[in-house]
Amino acid sequence: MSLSLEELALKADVSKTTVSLVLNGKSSIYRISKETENRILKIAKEHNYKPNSIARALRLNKSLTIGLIIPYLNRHFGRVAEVIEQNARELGYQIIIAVTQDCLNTEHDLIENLYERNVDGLILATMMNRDQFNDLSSKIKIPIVLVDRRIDGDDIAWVVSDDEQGTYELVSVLCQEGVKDIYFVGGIEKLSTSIDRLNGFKKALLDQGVECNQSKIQQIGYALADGYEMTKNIIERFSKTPEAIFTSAITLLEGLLQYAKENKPDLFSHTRVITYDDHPMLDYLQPPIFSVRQNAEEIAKKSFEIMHGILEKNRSFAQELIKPELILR
Amino acid sequence: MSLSLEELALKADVSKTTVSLVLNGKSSIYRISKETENRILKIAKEHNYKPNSIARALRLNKSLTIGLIIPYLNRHFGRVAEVIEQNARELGYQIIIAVTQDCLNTEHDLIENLYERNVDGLILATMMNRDQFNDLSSKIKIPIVLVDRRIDGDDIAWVVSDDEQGTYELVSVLCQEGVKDIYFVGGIEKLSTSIDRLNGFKKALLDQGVECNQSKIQQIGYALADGYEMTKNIIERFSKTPEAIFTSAITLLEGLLQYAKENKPDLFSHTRVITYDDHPMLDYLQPPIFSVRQNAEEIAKKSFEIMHGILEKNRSFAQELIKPELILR
DNA sequence: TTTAAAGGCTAAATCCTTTTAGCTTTTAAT
DNA sequence: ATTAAAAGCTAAAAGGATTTAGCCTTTAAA
Repeated sequence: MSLSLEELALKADVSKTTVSLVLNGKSSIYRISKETENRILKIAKEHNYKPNSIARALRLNKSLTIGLIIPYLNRHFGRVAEVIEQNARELGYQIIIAVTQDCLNTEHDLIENLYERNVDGLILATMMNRDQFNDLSSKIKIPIVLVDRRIDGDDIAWVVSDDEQGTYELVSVLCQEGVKDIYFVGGIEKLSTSIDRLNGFKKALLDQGVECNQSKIQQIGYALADGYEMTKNIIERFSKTPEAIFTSAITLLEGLLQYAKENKPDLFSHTRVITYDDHPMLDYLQPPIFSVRQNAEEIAKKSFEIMHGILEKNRSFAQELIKPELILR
Repeated sequence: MSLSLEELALKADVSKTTVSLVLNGKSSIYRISKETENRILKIAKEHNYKPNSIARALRLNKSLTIGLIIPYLNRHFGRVAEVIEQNARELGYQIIIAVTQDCLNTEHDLIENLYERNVDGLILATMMNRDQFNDLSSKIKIPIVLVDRRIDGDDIAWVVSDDEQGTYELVSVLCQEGVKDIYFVGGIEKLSTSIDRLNGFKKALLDQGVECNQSKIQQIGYALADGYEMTKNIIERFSKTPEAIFTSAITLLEGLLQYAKENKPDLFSHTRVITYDDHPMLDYLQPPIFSVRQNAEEIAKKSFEIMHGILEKNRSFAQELIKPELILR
């Protein structure tokens, strides 16, 4: 690495205390003379001195490092991670990333692991429920900001897309076109994303005076294979071809597309498909698929902002609902 | 955090040296009695002792942290990052991630930044040329493994997809179907990915006895807008509709699709399109687009493997060409 | 001429581990 | 009964920064 404080001190012919004080902007508090200060600053600059971050972290008990734990680095979370990293970097923080593959045990291990590795805070797309989260919070003494998936609670910081509203608007559009027979292809049931999207779905039907039949709602999981399975169930279990299907994630749409390609090539001539999550390639599918685009950039920005607020401006927790965008093609 | 060595020592009624020796498996070397050893191990376990990683890093000058610098966290690099992280975690390493947005200055800043933050090694999808890399290497005294983009040199570690071979095979397929008039839509010219893909393209034409006209080759950049621009150039500049277009990245294909949608809806009835990079949605486009799938998992695995070999098994550099997969639809 | 205050700086402790060099006690050999 | 070797453990240094408490010198006031 570069020079140490001690070596600088030697060159400037002062103690390392003095060097440290000067470089930390405490010259006046400790009455270091202008002359000494300038000499030290000059030498530090000449040698491009950078304090050893590990030593600093040990002494200050602050690593300037944030752990980011997400299920995958897919399109959505990749973008979230990218923007968090950029925002963090501007304020001197680094991001340590870890993926859970939507496995709760892995999530626990990772949290513990990053905590032991002295991250200053955790940004977390969690699978935990309220109780599990409370358990965790009592053990872990660093701030946690939930991203993308929230947990109810007045003292929990989170930033999520307004899943309910987004789904509500999207489904309403279809209802207003007169479509009544809409199926819900959902993800992991207990996650807030699933709950909120389902609520939006139900609310849209209710407000449009469409009956909501429980048998039209399926929730297996967020994987492509789950989407395939649920589509299969819908197509094969019901005699009538559905008027419309709502998939609540892009991977589920991919599963639907795969099923359709293999077993039901004419699906789109009978059935409208709409989806949560947007994807540029949707522009080129026939017929067009309406979607809800999550504002990953805003989600990322806010979640780091909250973390930073807690760490450095001793603000407390905050909660943000980010408005998604309807894309009608 | 948890207990410190000193607190453990107190509880076990020995010195912290002894505790450290025992926990680092050096009991026999230092002749710590079985009895003492067991007592210490038991107490450590009871209190779930984990050494403070920062103190350890300071003392050992080894942070068990790898910096990963990539242009974006898009589908490809997201997957690479995900797999690197998983492999790293299994061996006790953490990944600090940073994105350059394909900006060379940002790349330099990030390298310097991570280096100062004491990462043990860097995995790098670089924009540097040989000279810039040599400059860097002389300053930076940690191992570097290039990923996805290589730089020629016998002493440089890299893992890249076999871009030349992949492109060669893909383009050959088209030639063998009798297609002769193929346009090349390329990326940032000086990157190895561009050079290798272009070479594969030229070689395929040559081997199939097809003339390769320089005017059919365009290289602007890897962004969607670049793909749009190049497609536009091809369609508008030449009177004859091209028989085929090869886009050398998925983003460029997206640019092409966007141009086609807006200005040339019948493009696909005259023109075959093939692309480097695969994408699941390609399965559902009409007509099918042949592609080359990079093996992101293997690229990731090998690149961490090489890094780990250098760091812990004092192997030297290594170079790996990962075979991509042709996807004919 | 003392005394107090201000000016200018630093020694040493601290954060927590790892590791070197070595101390004390016991056992075995002569 | 010595002496050497083995057994069992530890004090202290090192790694590089920050911070507390305080030392010495000069200036100003009484």
